[in-house]
Amino acid sequence: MAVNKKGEFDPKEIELAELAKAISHPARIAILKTISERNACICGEIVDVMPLAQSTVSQHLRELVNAGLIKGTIDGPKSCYCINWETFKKFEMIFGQFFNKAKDFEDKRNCC
Amino acid sequence: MAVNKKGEFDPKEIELAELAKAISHPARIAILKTISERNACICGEIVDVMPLAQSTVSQHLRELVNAGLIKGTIDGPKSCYCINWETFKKFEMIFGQFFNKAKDFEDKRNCC
DNA sequence: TTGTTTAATCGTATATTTGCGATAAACAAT
DNA sequence: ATTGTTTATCGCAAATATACGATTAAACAA
Repeated sequence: MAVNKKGEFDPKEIELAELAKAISHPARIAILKTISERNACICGEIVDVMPLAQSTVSQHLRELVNAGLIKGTIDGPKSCYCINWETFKKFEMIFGQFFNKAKDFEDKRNCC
Repeated sequence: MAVNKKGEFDPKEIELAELAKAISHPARIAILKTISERNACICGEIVDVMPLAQSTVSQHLRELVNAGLIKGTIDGPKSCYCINWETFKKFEMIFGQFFNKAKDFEDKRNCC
């Protein structure tokens, strides 16, 4: 694209879009699933389960941290990650604000 | 990237990732919001509200159609779009399957 | 110290997305 | 028939994302 127009939109829309983007890759969903099933796990465990190189997994983990979907703590030479449920709640809330409210009008004048 | 590894993951994870990707851009969220507020609207109305060129809006609309989040019908020279609530329900369901169940373990052994 | 393990980061190649103008296609109105 | 309106698609440029190997840094053990 010539220029990035993302900044032209409403902050709430941008926030929702960024959360959605964080879970818009199957690798990141698999990572979130792995962490949530074990309720916490170190980076190495995730790498073992994933069909990706260590550096790639690390990159995906950083994106999830940046989006606020997971938290990480350094534990010796290892890194431990767990789900940040606060952000998941926020995601569901914003998602609902945008779409569930309008769902009430579901059976009104629809053209298609 | 050298190769695309997305196919290596679970079909459910891929499906969820694709739905998330469809709403991972503020323009597409703004489009969805506009359509859901009016409960249906023609392409031109969306273009007027959006800070993007007509061709770009059309492209975003196509992506939303491909993801199944909206439906479109041709009405003379105009095109009418409305929300496909079925897909939104499916989205919430799959999302819940992945993450809400695990939320029960929220207060168990967390390392961070 | 030296070596080992673990994970983040850097550099790079390639794929995908985003955005626009130009064009085409379908129809309405004159 | 010609003109105008509306929207989809094509072709291109630029920005981002994805993936990997190599390197680095940090913690710890021998």
